[in-house]
Amino acid sequence: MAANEPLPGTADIWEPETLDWIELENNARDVFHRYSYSELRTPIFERTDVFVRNLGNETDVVQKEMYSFNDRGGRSLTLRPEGTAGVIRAIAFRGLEQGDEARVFYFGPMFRGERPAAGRRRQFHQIGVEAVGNDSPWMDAECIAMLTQYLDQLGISGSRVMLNTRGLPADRPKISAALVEYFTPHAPAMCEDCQRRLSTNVWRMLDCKNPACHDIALKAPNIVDLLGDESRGFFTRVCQGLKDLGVSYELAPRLVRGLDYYIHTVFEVTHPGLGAQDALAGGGRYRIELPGGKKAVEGIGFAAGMERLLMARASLGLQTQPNAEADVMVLSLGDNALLPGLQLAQQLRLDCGGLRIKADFSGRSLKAQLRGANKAGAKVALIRGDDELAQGSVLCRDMTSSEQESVALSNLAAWLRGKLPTA
RNA sequence: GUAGCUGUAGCUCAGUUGGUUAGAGCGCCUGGUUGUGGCCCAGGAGGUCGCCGGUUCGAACCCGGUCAGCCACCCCA
Repeated sequence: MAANEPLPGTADIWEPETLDWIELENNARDVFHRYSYSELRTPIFERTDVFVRNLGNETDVVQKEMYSFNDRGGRSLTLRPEGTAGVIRAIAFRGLEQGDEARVFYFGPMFRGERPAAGRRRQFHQIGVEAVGNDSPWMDAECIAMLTQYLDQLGISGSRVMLNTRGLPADRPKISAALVEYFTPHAPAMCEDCQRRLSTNVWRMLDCKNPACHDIALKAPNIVDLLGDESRGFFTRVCQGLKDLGVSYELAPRLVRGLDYYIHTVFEVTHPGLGAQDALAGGGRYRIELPGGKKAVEGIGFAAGMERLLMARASLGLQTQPNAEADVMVLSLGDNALLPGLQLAQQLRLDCGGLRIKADFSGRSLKAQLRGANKAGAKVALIRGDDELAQGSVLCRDMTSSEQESVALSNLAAWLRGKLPTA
Protein backbone atom coordinates (compact mmCIF):
# COMPACT_ATOMS: atom_id res chain seq x y z
CA MET A 1 0.00 0.00 0.00
CA ALA A 2 2.81 2.35 0.86
CA ALA A 3 4.16 1.87 -2.65
CA ASN A 4 1.03 3.52 -4.03
CA GLU A 5 0.90 6.44 -1.66
CA PRO A 6 1.77 9.76 -3.23
CA LEU A 7 5.05 11.30 -2.07
CA PRO A 8 4.95 13.28 1.18
CA GLY A 9 3.45 16.69 0.64
CA THR A 10 1.82 15.70 -2.63
CA ALA A 11 -1.72 14.51 -3.24
CA ASP A 12 -4.00 12.97 -5.79
CA ILE A 13 -6.98 15.20 -6.39
CA TRP A 14 -10.23 13.51 -7.35
CA GLU A 15 -13.63 14.70 -8.36
CA PRO A 16 -15.56 16.34 -6.75
CA GLU A 17 -12.55 18.19 -5.37
CA THR A 18 -11.33 18.88 -8.89
CA LEU A 19 -14.56 20.81 -9.45
CA ASP A 20 -13.49 23.26 -6.76
CA TRP A 21 -10.15 23.72 -8.47
CA ILE A 22 -11.86 24.44 -11.76
CA GLU A 23 -14.04 26.97 -9.94
CA LEU A 24 -10.91 28.73 -8.71
CA GLU A 25 -9.42 28.80 -12.19
CA ASN A 26 -12.54 29.94 -13.99
CA ASN A 27 -13.14 32.78 -11.56
CA ALA A 28 -9.52 33.83 -11.86
CA ARG A 29 -9.86 34.03 -15.64
CA ASP A 30 -13.12 35.91 -15.32
CA VAL A 31 -11.94 38.51 -12.83
CA PHE A 32 -8.42 39.06 -14.13
CA HIS A 33 -9.57 39.37 -17.73
CA ARG A 34 -11.82 42.21 -16.61
CA TYR A 35 -8.72 44.06 -15.49
CA SER A 36 -7.08 43.37 -18.86
CA TYR A 37 -4.63 40.82 -17.54
CA SER A 38 -3.90 37.93 -19.90
CA GLU A 39 -3.05 34.34 -19.15
CA LEU A 40 0.57 33.24 -19.34
CA ARG A 41 1.89 29.70 -19.02
CA THR A 42 5.55 29.31 -18.30
CA PRO A 43 7.53 26.07 -17.88
CA ILE A 44 7.39 24.19 -14.62
CA PHE A 45 11.17 23.94 -14.53
CA GLU A 46 13.79 26.54 -15.32
CA ARG A 47 17.53 26.95 -15.13
CA THR A 48 18.38 27.18 -11.44
CA ASP A 49 19.91 30.64 -11.79
CA VAL A 50 16.54 32.06 -12.91
CA PHE A 51 15.35 31.61 -9.35
CA VAL A 52 18.61 32.32 -7.57
CA ARG A 53 19.08 35.69 -9.23
CA ASN A 54 15.46 36.75 -8.76
CA LEU A 55 14.70 35.61 -5.25
CA GLY A 56 18.08 36.36 -3.75
CA ASN A 57 20.71 33.82 -2.85
CA GLU A 58 20.24 34.31 0.87
CA THR A 59 16.52 33.59 1.01
CA ASP A 60 15.26 30.42 2.67
CA VAL A 61 13.56 29.36 -0.54
CA VAL A 62 16.85 29.33 -2.45
CA GLN A 63 18.99 28.11 0.42
CA LYS A 64 17.08 25.02 1.42
CA GLU A 65 13.73 24.56 -0.27
CA MET A 66 14.35 24.16 -3.98
CA TYR A 67 13.99 20.91 -5.88
CA SER A 68 17.08 21.12 -8.07
CA PHE A 69 18.65 18.45 -10.24
CA ASN A 70 21.13 18.11 -13.06
CA ASP A 71 19.83 17.12 -16.46
CA ARG A 72 21.74 14.85 -18.83
CA GLY A 73 23.74 17.76 -20.13
CA GLY A 74 24.87 18.59 -16.60
CA ARG A 75 22.83 21.79 -16.37
CA SER A 76 21.35 22.63 -13.01
CA LEU A 77 17.57 22.85 -13.31
CA THR A 78 14.95 23.60 -10.67
CA LEU A 79 11.26 22.89 -10.28
CA ARG A 80 9.78 26.34 -9.86
CA PRO A 81 9.31 27.29 -6.19
CA GLU A 82 7.20 30.34 -7.10
CA GLY A 83 5.83 32.01 -10.17
CA THR A 84 7.28 35.49 -10.43
CA ALA A 85 10.80 34.58 -11.55
CA GLY A 86 9.62 32.55 -14.52
CA VAL A 87 7.17 35.24 -15.55
CA ILE A 88 9.83 37.93 -15.42
CA ARG A 89 12.16 35.68 -17.41
CA ALA A 90 9.49 35.14 -20.03
CA ILE A 91 8.74 38.85 -20.30
CA ALA A 92 12.43 39.66 -20.61
CA PHE A 93 12.86 37.00 -23.29
CA ARG A 94 10.03 38.35 -25.35
CA GLY A 95 11.33 41.85 -24.84
CA LEU A 96 9.61 44.75 -23.19
CA GLU A 97 10.18 48.10 -24.84
CA GLN A 98 10.51 51.21 -22.81
CA GLY A 99 7.11 52.40 -21.81
CA ASP A 100 5.58 49.01 -22.51
CA GLU A 101 3.67 47.11 -19.93
CA ALA A 102 2.83 43.47 -19.42
CA ARG A 103 -0.12 42.43 -17.28
CA VAL A 104 -0.40 38.69 -16.89
CA PHE A 105 -1.82 36.04 -14.62
CA TYR A 106 -0.92 32.40 -14.24
CA PHE A 107 -1.75 29.39 -12.19
CA GLY A 108 -0.17 26.03 -11.65
CA PRO A 109 1.97 23.85 -9.41
CA MET A 110 4.95 25.11 -7.43
CA PHE A 111 7.46 22.98 -5.54
CA ARG A 112 9.27 23.50 -2.27
CA GLY A 113 11.04 20.89 -0.19
CA GLU A 114 9.52 21.84 3.14
CA ARG A 115 8.06 19.77 5.92
CA PRO A 116 4.34 19.46 5.13
CA ALA A 117 1.83 20.94 7.56
CA ALA A 118 -1.67 22.33 7.40
CA GLY A 119 -1.85 24.55 4.33
CA ARG A 120 1.70 23.69 3.31
CA ARG A 121 2.51 21.07 0.71
CA ARG A 122 5.64 20.24 -1.27
CA GLN A 123 3.71 20.45 -4.49
CA PHE A 124 1.29 23.29 -3.99
CA HIS A 125 -0.53 25.53 -6.41
CA GLN A 126 -0.65 29.23 -6.84
CA ILE A 127 -2.72 31.70 -8.76
CA GLY A 128 -0.67 34.79 -9.36
CA VAL A 129 -0.60 38.02 -11.30
CA GLU A 130 2.22 40.30 -12.37
CA ALA A 131 1.96 43.80 -13.81
CA VAL A 132 5.40 44.67 -15.11
CA GLY A 133 6.69 47.89 -16.60
CA ASN A 134 4.88 50.41 -14.45
CA ASP A 135 5.88 52.43 -11.42
CA SER A 136 2.55 53.84 -10.36
CA PRO A 137 1.08 53.55 -6.88
CA TRP A 138 -2.36 53.47 -8.47
CA MET A 139 -1.38 50.17 -10.06
CA ASP A 140 -0.72 48.81 -6.58
CA ALA A 141 -4.14 49.89 -5.41
CA GLU A 142 -5.79 48.38 -8.45
CA CYS A 143 -3.90 45.13 -8.05
CA ILE A 144 -5.00 44.72 -4.44
CA ALA A 145 -8.56 45.64 -5.38
CA MET A 146 -8.47 42.97 -8.08
CA LEU A 147 -7.41 40.40 -5.50
CA THR A 148 -10.21 41.33 -3.12
CA GLN A 149 -12.71 41.23 -5.97
CA TYR A 150 -11.50 37.75 -6.80
CA LEU A 151 -11.95 36.64 -3.20
CA ASP A 152 -15.41 38.17 -3.11
CA GLN A 153 -16.39 36.37 -6.25
CA LEU A 154 -15.26 33.09 -4.74
CA GLY A 155 -17.45 33.82 -1.74
CA ILE A 156 -14.47 34.01 0.60
CA SER A 157 -15.57 36.44 3.28
CA GLY A 158 -13.74 37.38 6.43
CA SER A 159 -10.30 37.91 4.92
CA ARG A 160 -8.11 40.82 5.98
CA VAL A 161 -5.75 42.85 3.84
CA MET A 162 -2.56 43.65 5.74
CA LEU A 163 -0.58 46.46 4.17
CA ASN A 164 2.88 47.88 4.68
CA THR A 165 5.73 49.44 2.76
CA ARG A 166 9.43 48.72 2.65
CA GLY A 167 10.25 51.99 0.95
CA LEU A 168 12.96 52.44 -1.63
CA PRO A 169 16.37 50.83 -1.34
CA ALA A 170 17.79 54.25 -0.59
CA ASP A 171 15.72 54.45 2.60
CA ARG A 172 16.90 51.13 3.92
CA PRO A 173 20.25 52.01 5.54
CA LYS A 174 18.61 54.64 7.70
CA ILE A 175 15.78 52.33 8.72
CA SER A 176 18.09 49.39 9.34
CA ALA A 177 20.29 51.58 11.52
CA ALA A 178 17.29 52.74 13.53
CA LEU A 179 16.13 49.15 14.01
CA VAL A 180 19.57 47.96 15.08
CA GLU A 181 19.78 50.82 17.52
CA TYR A 182 16.39 49.90 18.98
CA PHE A 183 16.85 46.14 19.12
CA THR A 184 20.46 45.95 20.34
CA PRO A 185 19.69 46.57 24.04
CA HIS A 186 16.76 44.12 23.89
CA ALA A 187 18.66 41.39 22.07
CA PRO A 188 19.64 39.34 25.15
CA ALA A 189 15.94 38.86 25.93
CA MET A 190 15.07 37.69 22.44
CA CYS A 191 15.13 34.31 20.72
CA GLU A 192 18.23 32.81 19.11
CA ASP A 193 16.96 33.53 15.63
CA CYS A 194 16.45 37.17 16.41
CA GLN A 195 19.88 37.48 17.99
CA ARG A 196 21.28 36.21 14.71
CA ARG A 197 18.98 38.46 12.67
CA LEU A 198 20.30 41.51 14.49
CA SER A 199 23.37 41.28 12.29
CA THR A 200 21.98 39.42 9.25
CA ASN A 201 18.47 40.75 8.70
CA VAL A 202 17.09 43.18 11.28
CA TRP A 203 13.85 43.69 9.38
CA ARG A 204 12.78 40.16 10.07
CA MET A 205 12.96 40.81 13.79
CA LEU A 206 9.82 42.86 13.30
CA ASP A 207 7.61 39.91 12.49
CA CYS A 208 9.09 37.19 14.71
CA LYS A 209 6.26 35.16 16.21
CA ASN A 210 8.05 34.31 19.41
CA PRO A 211 5.88 36.02 22.08
CA ALA A 212 8.76 37.71 23.86
CA CYS A 213 10.22 38.98 20.58
CA HIS A 214 6.81 40.04 19.37
CA ASP A 215 6.25 42.23 22.43
CA ILE A 216 9.58 43.90 21.94
CA ALA A 217 8.95 44.38 18.22
CA LEU A 218 5.64 46.07 18.96
CA LYS A 219 7.47 49.10 20.29
CA ALA A 220 10.06 49.22 17.53
CA PRO A 221 10.34 52.32 15.37
CA ASN A 222 7.72 52.44 12.64
CA ILE A 223 9.15 51.97 9.16
CA VAL A 224 6.72 54.45 7.66
CA ASP A 225 7.95 57.21 9.97
CA LEU A 226 11.51 56.74 8.76
CA LEU A 227 10.79 56.81 5.04
CA GLY A 228 12.07 59.47 2.72
CA ASP A 229 9.56 61.80 1.08
CA GLU A 230 9.34 59.85 -2.17
CA SER A 231 8.62 56.54 -0.44
CA ARG A 232 6.13 58.06 1.92
CA GLY A 233 4.35 59.81 -0.92
CA PHE A 234 4.11 56.55 -2.83
CA PHE A 235 2.64 54.71 0.13
CA THR A 236 0.18 57.50 0.83
CA ARG A 237 -1.15 57.27 -2.70
CA VAL A 238 -1.54 53.49 -2.48
CA CYS A 239 -3.62 53.94 0.67
CA GLN A 240 -5.61 56.71 -0.91
CA GLY A 241 -6.35 54.56 -3.96
CA LEU A 242 -7.55 51.70 -1.82
CA LYS A 243 -9.82 53.95 0.23
CA ASP A 244 -11.23 55.41 -2.92
CA LEU A 245 -12.02 51.96 -4.29
CA GLY A 246 -13.64 50.94 -1.03
CA VAL A 247 -11.07 48.26 -0.27
CA SER A 248 -10.65 47.95 3.47
CA TYR A 249 -7.16 47.25 4.72
CA GLU A 250 -5.16 47.36 7.90
CA LEU A 251 -1.74 48.90 8.32
CA ALA A 252 0.71 46.24 9.41
CA PRO A 253 3.88 48.05 10.37
CA ARG A 254 5.67 44.81 11.11
CA LEU A 255 4.78 43.01 7.89
CA VAL A 256 8.04 42.45 6.04
CA ARG A 257 8.00 39.40 3.74
CA GLY A 258 10.80 37.11 2.85
CA LEU A 259 11.99 37.86 -0.65
CA ASP A 260 14.71 40.38 -1.34
CA TYR A 261 13.27 42.02 -4.42
CA TYR A 262 10.37 43.87 -2.77
CA ILE A 263 10.27 47.67 -2.69
CA HIS A 264 7.49 49.97 -1.58
CA THR A 265 4.19 48.17 -1.16
CA VAL A 266 4.01 44.77 0.53
CA PHE A 267 0.79 43.09 1.55
CA GLU A 268 -0.72 39.85 2.72
CA VAL A 269 -4.29 38.68 2.86
CA THR A 270 -5.04 36.48 5.85
CA HIS A 271 -8.03 34.35 6.65
CA PRO A 272 -9.15 32.90 9.98
CA GLY A 273 -10.21 29.59 8.47
CA LEU A 274 -6.65 28.52 7.75
CA GLY A 275 -4.83 27.69 10.98
CA ALA A 276 -1.21 28.60 11.59
CA GLN A 277 -0.40 29.27 7.94
CA ASP A 278 -3.03 31.95 7.71
CA ALA A 279 -1.84 33.78 4.59
CA LEU A 280 -4.22 33.33 1.72
CA ALA A 281 -2.19 35.48 -0.61
CA GLY A 282 0.78 37.78 -0.51
CA GLY A 283 2.61 40.11 -2.78
CA GLY A 284 4.04 43.50 -3.34
CA ARG A 285 5.98 45.78 -5.61
CA TYR A 286 9.36 44.63 -6.80
CA ARG A 287 12.33 45.73 -8.82
CA ILE A 288 14.23 42.94 -10.48
CA GLU A 289 17.57 43.23 -12.23
CA LEU A 290 17.79 41.46 -15.55
CA PRO A 291 20.99 39.75 -16.67
CA GLY A 292 22.96 41.25 -19.52
CA GLY A 293 23.04 44.76 -18.12
CA LYS A 294 19.48 45.52 -19.15
CA LYS A 295 17.49 47.97 -17.11
CA ALA A 296 15.78 46.57 -14.04
CA VAL A 297 12.07 45.87 -14.43
CA GLU A 298 9.61 47.12 -11.88
CA GLY A 299 6.21 45.67 -11.24
CA ILE A 300 3.53 44.70 -8.79
CA GLY A 301 2.08 41.27 -8.24
CA PHE A 302 0.74 38.74 -5.84
CA ALA A 303 0.33 35.01 -5.48
CA ALA A 304 -2.56 33.24 -3.80
CA GLY A 305 -2.27 29.67 -2.57
CA MET A 306 -4.93 27.57 -4.26
CA GLU A 307 -4.99 24.97 -1.50
CA ARG A 308 -5.50 27.79 0.98
CA LEU A 309 -8.26 29.36 -1.06
CA LEU A 310 -9.91 25.96 -0.99
CA MET A 311 -9.42 25.69 2.78
CA ALA A 312 -10.93 29.11 3.28
CA ARG A 313 -13.92 28.18 1.14
CA ALA A 314 -14.31 24.89 2.99
CA SER A 315 -14.27 26.71 6.33
CA LEU A 316 -17.23 28.71 5.01
CA GLY A 317 -19.02 25.59 3.78
CA LEU A 318 -18.54 26.45 0.12
CA GLN A 319 -17.41 23.16 -1.41
CA THR A 320 -18.87 22.34 -4.80
CA GLN A 321 -21.46 19.61 -4.77
CA PRO A 322 -20.50 16.49 -6.70
CA ASN A 323 -22.25 15.78 -9.97
CA ALA A 324 -24.11 12.54 -10.46
CA GLU A 325 -21.84 10.02 -12.12
CA ALA A 326 -24.35 9.59 -14.91
CA ASP A 327 -27.67 11.07 -16.00
CA VAL A 328 -28.49 8.15 -18.23
CA MET A 329 -27.43 4.55 -17.76
CA VAL A 330 -27.48 2.13 -20.68
CA LEU A 331 -28.14 -1.40 -19.42
CA SER A 332 -27.59 -4.42 -21.64
CA LEU A 333 -29.05 -7.83 -20.84
CA GLY A 334 -27.30 -10.82 -22.33
CA ASP A 335 -24.31 -11.05 -24.62
CA ASN A 336 -26.28 -10.07 -27.72
CA ALA A 337 -27.09 -6.67 -26.26
CA LEU A 338 -23.54 -5.59 -25.36
CA LEU A 339 -22.40 -4.30 -28.74
CA PRO A 340 -25.75 -2.59 -29.43
CA GLY A 341 -25.40 -1.01 -25.98
CA LEU A 342 -22.00 0.38 -26.91
CA GLN A 343 -23.47 1.81 -30.10
CA LEU A 344 -26.56 3.24 -28.43
CA ALA A 345 -24.61 5.06 -25.74
CA GLN A 346 -22.31 6.54 -28.36
CA GLN A 347 -25.18 7.72 -30.53
CA LEU A 348 -26.93 9.36 -27.58
CA ARG A 349 -23.78 11.24 -26.65
CA LEU A 350 -23.89 12.78 -30.13
CA ASP A 351 -27.64 13.41 -30.14
CA CYS A 352 -28.09 14.59 -26.55
CA GLY A 353 -25.15 16.80 -25.70
CA GLY A 354 -24.92 17.85 -22.08
CA LEU A 355 -26.06 14.55 -20.67
CA ARG A 356 -23.72 12.17 -18.93
CA ILE A 357 -24.22 8.75 -20.42
CA LYS A 358 -22.70 5.63 -18.94
CA ALA A 359 -22.95 2.13 -20.38
CA ASP A 360 -22.90 -0.98 -18.23
CA PHE A 361 -20.94 -3.75 -19.93
CA SER A 362 -20.72 -6.01 -16.90
CA GLY A 363 -23.25 -8.57 -18.14
CA ARG A 364 -24.62 -8.79 -14.62
CA SER A 365 -28.23 -9.39 -13.68
CA LEU A 366 -30.71 -6.59 -14.37
CA LYS A 367 -31.10 -6.23 -10.64
CA ALA A 368 -27.39 -5.62 -10.22
CA GLN A 369 -27.28 -3.21 -13.14
CA LEU A 370 -30.22 -1.22 -11.80
CA ARG A 371 -28.52 -1.05 -8.45
CA GLY A 372 -25.53 0.34 -10.29
CA ALA A 373 -27.69 2.88 -12.09
CA ASN A 374 -29.19 3.97 -8.80
CA LYS A 375 -25.77 4.32 -7.23
CA ALA A 376 -24.54 6.37 -10.19
CA GLY A 377 -27.42 8.78 -9.62
CA ALA A 378 -28.90 8.13 -13.05
CA LYS A 379 -32.31 9.69 -13.69
CA VAL A 380 -33.09 7.34 -16.54
CA ALA A 381 -32.09 3.75 -17.21
CA LEU A 382 -32.29 2.47 -20.78
CA ILE A 383 -32.79 -1.28 -20.77
CA ARG A 384 -32.30 -3.57 -23.73
CA GLY A 385 -32.27 -7.33 -23.94
CA ASP A 386 -33.19 -9.77 -26.69
CA ASP A 387 -36.86 -8.71 -26.70
CA GLU A 388 -36.15 -5.02 -27.21
CA LEU A 389 -33.50 -5.76 -29.84
CA ALA A 390 -36.03 -7.79 -31.79
CA GLN A 391 -38.60 -4.98 -31.59
CA GLY A 392 -36.17 -2.16 -32.32
CA SER A 393 -37.17 -0.49 -29.06
CA VAL A 394 -35.69 0.52 -25.74
CA LEU A 395 -37.29 0.08 -22.33
CA CYS A 396 -36.95 3.46 -20.64
CA ARG A 397 -37.17 3.48 -16.88
CA ASP A 398 -37.58 6.71 -14.94
CA MET A 399 -35.46 6.06 -11.88
CA THR A 400 -37.30 8.61 -9.79
CA SER A 401 -40.91 7.59 -10.44
CA SER A 402 -40.16 3.96 -11.34
CA GLU A 403 -42.40 4.32 -14.37
CA GLN A 404 -41.17 2.77 -17.55
CA GLU A 405 -42.24 2.77 -21.16
CA SER A 406 -41.10 1.22 -24.38
CA VAL A 407 -39.74 3.78 -26.85
CA ALA A 408 -38.87 3.12 -30.46
CA LEU A 409 -35.16 3.46 -31.13
CA SER A 410 -35.84 6.17 -33.71
CA ASN A 411 -37.66 8.31 -31.14
CA LEU A 412 -35.28 7.74 -28.27
CA ALA A 413 -33.13 10.85 -28.57
CA ALA A 414 -36.20 13.10 -28.74
CA TRP A 415 -37.78 11.26 -25.82
CA LEU A 416 -34.64 11.73 -23.73
CA ARG A 417 -34.34 15.40 -24.55
CA GLY A 418 -37.91 15.86 -23.43
CA LYS A 419 -37.34 13.91 -20.26
CA LEU A 420 -34.08 15.59 -19.28
CA PRO A 421 -34.26 19.13 -20.63
CA THR A 422 -30.69 20.06 -19.65
CA ALA A 423 -29.63 18.53 -22.94
C1' G B 1 15.63 20.16 10.36
C1' U B 2 13.02 20.06 15.61
C1' A B 3 8.55 18.71 18.96
C1' G B 4 3.75 16.51 19.94
C1' C B 5 -0.24 13.29 18.43
C1' U B 6 -1.76 9.25 15.26
C1' G B 7 -1.28 4.50 12.09
C1' U B 8 -6.47 -2.04 13.08
C1' A B 9 -11.40 -4.13 6.68
C1' G B 10 -12.66 0.18 0.84
C1' C B 11 -14.29 4.37 4.69
C1' U B 12 -15.08 5.99 10.04
C1' C B 13 -13.48 3.66 14.25
C1' A B 14 -13.91 -0.13 18.82
C1' G B 15 -10.47 -3.64 20.82
C1' U B 16 -11.02 -4.42 28.63
C1' U B 17 -4.96 -5.64 33.25
C1' G B 18 -0.64 -8.99 26.90
C1' G B 19 -4.31 -14.96 26.36
C1' U B 20 -7.08 -19.29 21.41
C1' U B 21 -10.65 -18.45 15.00
C1' A B 22 -9.37 -9.45 15.65
C1' G B 23 -14.90 -6.72 15.92
C1' A B 24 -18.90 -2.80 14.78
C1' G B 25 -21.27 0.78 11.61
C1' C B 26 -21.22 2.31 6.68
C1' G B 27 -19.88 0.54 1.86
C1' C B 28 -19.35 -3.79 -1.47
C1' C B 29 -21.14 -8.76 -3.54
C1' U B 30 -25.06 -12.64 -3.81
C1' G B 31 -29.97 -14.24 -2.77
C1' G B 32 -35.23 -13.19 -1.18
C1' U B 33 -38.88 -12.83 -9.17
C1' U B 34 -36.34 -16.65 -15.77
C1' G B 35 -35.54 -9.27 -16.88
C1' U B 36 -36.47 -4.56 -12.40
C1' G B 37 -32.85 -0.13 -8.16
C1' G B 38 -33.72 2.58 -3.46
C1' C B 39 -36.41 0.29 2.16
C1' C B 40 -36.35 -4.45 4.69
C1' C B 41 -34.50 -9.57 5.57
C1' A B 42 -30.76 -13.50 4.96
C1' G B 43 -26.01 -14.85 3.60
C1' G B 44 -21.02 -13.67 1.85
C1' A B 45 -16.33 -11.53 0.48
C1' G B 46 -12.68 -8.44 2.50
C1' G B 47 -7.47 -7.39 7.50
C1' U B 48 0.63 -9.95 6.88
C1' C B 49 -3.41 -5.04 13.18
C1' G B 50 2.01 0.62 8.68
C1' C B 51 6.97 -1.97 8.44
C1' C B 52 11.40 -4.26 10.96
C1' G B 53 13.40 -6.06 15.30
C1' G B 54 13.15 -7.09 20.67
C1' U B 55 10.78 -8.80 25.50
C1' U B 56 7.40 -13.02 26.59
C1' C B 57 5.07 -19.67 26.91
C1' G B 58 2.03 -16.09 24.23
C1' A B 59 2.00 -9.23 21.33
C1' A B 60 -2.96 -5.25 17.75
C1' C B 61 -1.65 -4.22 23.02
C1' C B 62 4.90 -3.65 26.22
C1' C B 63 10.07 -1.77 24.37
C1' G B 64 13.41 0.05 20.35
C1' G B 65 13.91 1.51 15.43
C1' U B 66 11.83 2.92 10.84
C1' C B 67 8.16 4.73 7.36
C1' A B 68 3.76 7.49 6.68
C1' G B 69 -0.19 10.99 8.15
C1' C B 70 -1.83 15.17 11.07
C1' C B 71 -0.54 19.49 13.65
C1' A B 72 3.03 23.11 15.51
C1' C B 73 8.00 25.64 15.20
C1' C B 74 10.49 27.58 10.95
C1' C B 75 9.15 29.72 6.41
C1' C B 76 5.61 31.37 3.63
C1' A B 77 1.06 30.73 -0.72
